[in-house]
Amino acid sequence: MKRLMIVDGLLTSPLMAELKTPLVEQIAAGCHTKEFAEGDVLCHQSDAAHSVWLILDGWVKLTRETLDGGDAVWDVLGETHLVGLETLTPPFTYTTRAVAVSGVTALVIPHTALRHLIDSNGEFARLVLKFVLRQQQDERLEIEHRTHQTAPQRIGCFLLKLAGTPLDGRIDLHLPFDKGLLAARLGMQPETFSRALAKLKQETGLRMTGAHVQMDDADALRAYTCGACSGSYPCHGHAT
Amino acid sequence: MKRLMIVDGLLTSPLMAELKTPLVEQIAAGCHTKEFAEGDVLCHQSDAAHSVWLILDGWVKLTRETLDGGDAVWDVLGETHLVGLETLTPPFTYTTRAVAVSGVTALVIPHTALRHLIDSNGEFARLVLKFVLRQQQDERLEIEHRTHQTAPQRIGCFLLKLAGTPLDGRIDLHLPFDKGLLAARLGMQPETFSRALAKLKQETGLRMTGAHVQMDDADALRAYTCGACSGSYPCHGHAT
DNA sequence: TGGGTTATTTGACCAAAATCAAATGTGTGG
DNA sequence: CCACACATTTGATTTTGGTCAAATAACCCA
Repeated sequence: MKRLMIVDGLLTSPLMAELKTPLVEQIAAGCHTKEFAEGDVLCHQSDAAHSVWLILDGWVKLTRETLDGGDAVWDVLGETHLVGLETLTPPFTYTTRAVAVSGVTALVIPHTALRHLIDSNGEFARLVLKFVLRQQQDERLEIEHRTHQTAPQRIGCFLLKLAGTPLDGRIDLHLPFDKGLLAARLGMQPETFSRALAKLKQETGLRMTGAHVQMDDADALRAYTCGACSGSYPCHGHAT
Repeated sequence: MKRLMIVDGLLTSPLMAELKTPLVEQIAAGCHTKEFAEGDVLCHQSDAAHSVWLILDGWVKLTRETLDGGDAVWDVLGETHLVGLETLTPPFTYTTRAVAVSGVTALVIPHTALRHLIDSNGEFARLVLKFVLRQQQDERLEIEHRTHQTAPQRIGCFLLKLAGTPLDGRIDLHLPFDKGLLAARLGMQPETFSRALAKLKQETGLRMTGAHVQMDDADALRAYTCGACSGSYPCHGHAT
């Protein structure tokens, strides 16, 4: 039964969901779940990789230390996301430090298992490639956003991604981690975040009390947010 | 002989250089070189892929159209770089428009050839994966740079990358394309670029007349530029 | 060579975001 | 319930980069 739960866990990852069942079971055989408390460190920047994690619950921040002792936040990942995929290529070390920012349940996937699988199974390598290429597109779009979007727009963009694609135009959600971290994730100061949020409310009719976000017309948010995006997409794939 | 030249061309790509000789020859069999004049379009954003290009000479800009009719420049690639790798994954369309910004010689690699190779040859898929994972790290660092580096620092960072790792501390090079495009590539306005450059000169002793850049002490530039970077790297791999 | 078209620079000004400082909330452990 | 630590907001100010406009420099084509 435990084995079955692990298989189910694995399948929450879009990458793993593409694998054939026997392969998933093979990977599951080497995995175990692990709980992390807020503040626990999953891995340190530059360390040799021993695991890759699939987040089943909670949030993990990826940071790199800056010269002045601060942290640059590269990402904050939630459930269904993988931590440490970059270690599948030389030098097989973690690029960032990963720290739980809430209680976290994660599936620990042995690094060696993935390495071996990639080396021995072309189909797996192919699927990882497909997965990484897709991620790469999102990241390139994010580079563009960092320079072409204003702070309020970046916040709106984040909220749209978080909300997924609501069937009706309504959004009702809770911020999954604190505003300071979100500000860092979006590349701005907390003060700027606060003010940008005020502007976003005023411009789009979004409401927020504490961590509770409500919006009657998601399209208004999309229109405001994607106004600066480069064509084609509704940003990231925020469908209309 | 022509075949031989094409093989040599292919081998200039770090990705292709990792392949076994027969594989390179197999790819070469489907390739041909093509010349583009400045302004020629290699591919259009959203078009179904037919080719991937390896730049043998000249420079190609990758852009996406913005709503206001402008262009967001995603990258400007020179020799040894591949254009269109993103098309190896669904939806198999170009993410950007690619336009020659100088005379360009490129090796045209049929898209189908690469697709088939990935599907049929696990080792090739593995090497592409390795290649893309490495690129991904650079791009994540670039996201950080867009928010943590100032305009003069971004220019310095670009120059360091362009200079490679000079054995002595000297840099002497020519900008390979115009300043307006470089400004766009670095995510700033041409006016800002011009002023930022003036500041960079003043701060680091760099000299520039027209497109000619000279610097006696590359370390001074590194110190100034990477001052804001997140630890570990000398930025990108600007070795000391 | 001379006009016409682009680059690039410079100046004046504006807007966005960072910084510094202080006030207001919020939550937790006595 | 209070005191302390920390998160968030607000205000005042500075810095950085963007915008508009104009001058200057380069470049190209008769």
